[in-house]
Amino acid sequence: MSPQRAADLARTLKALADPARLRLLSLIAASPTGEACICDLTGPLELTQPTVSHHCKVLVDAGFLRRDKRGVWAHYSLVPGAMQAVGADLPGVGKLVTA
Amino acid sequence: MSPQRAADLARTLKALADPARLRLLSLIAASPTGEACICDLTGPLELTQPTVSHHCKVLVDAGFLRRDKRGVWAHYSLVPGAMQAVGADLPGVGKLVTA
DNA sequence: ACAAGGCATCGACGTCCGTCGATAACTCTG
DNA sequence: CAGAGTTATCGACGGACGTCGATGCCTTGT
Repeated sequence: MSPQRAADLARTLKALADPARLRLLSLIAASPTGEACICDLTGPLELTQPTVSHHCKVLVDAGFLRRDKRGVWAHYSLVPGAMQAVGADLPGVGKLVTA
Repeated sequence: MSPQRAADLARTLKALADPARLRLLSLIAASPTGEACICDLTGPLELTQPTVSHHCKVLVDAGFLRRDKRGVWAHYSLVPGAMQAVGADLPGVGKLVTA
């Protein structure tokens, strides 16, 4: 595995390696509409609005969330297959796919 | 996803979310014998011996590496299926397996 | 035009993490 | 037993990260 690819994968994993962000993704996934806005998440996560907004930005930058601003509200939804892609890449580190 | 499970998964992912540790796993996996000792890794990683030892300890504690001390040398080998297990768990966050 | 409310950004603080040099512990060799 | 070599641990330093309060932006409704 090249240092470049290791750095990229590490940055992606670092975006997921936080309890608040994992719960955030889970909450959005569990939503009936498949999306949620910031004000829907501050309660369950027990975090302030700036903190939740920050976490959402991290996940958007990492390619796990999609932001759709409609009027005043910002609707966040999962990027389909993003997490599956990471999960599929992980075993490659331990196998002889060291290209 | 329960806060407890989120915290556990986050701790596991945090162990992987580092370029040096990903390369370390890859180097061990690419070894012909399937194992490597500290002195084999300091060169390719361009890190000092204490740092490599520290990273190995983190990966052992997280369940990704196995340590086998034979005489003076400490042989590290991958725990079979450990990374595959994490990869299989990741999509569960984005699906309605919110149990 | 003004007020209200949701969100993003900013600055700051405390904590955790990666890295290193120095040192100790342990094992084999002579 | 003394010496050399490998690894683990310790202490310290710099940087990154999660969190918050305060503030500004922007849209909606009156």
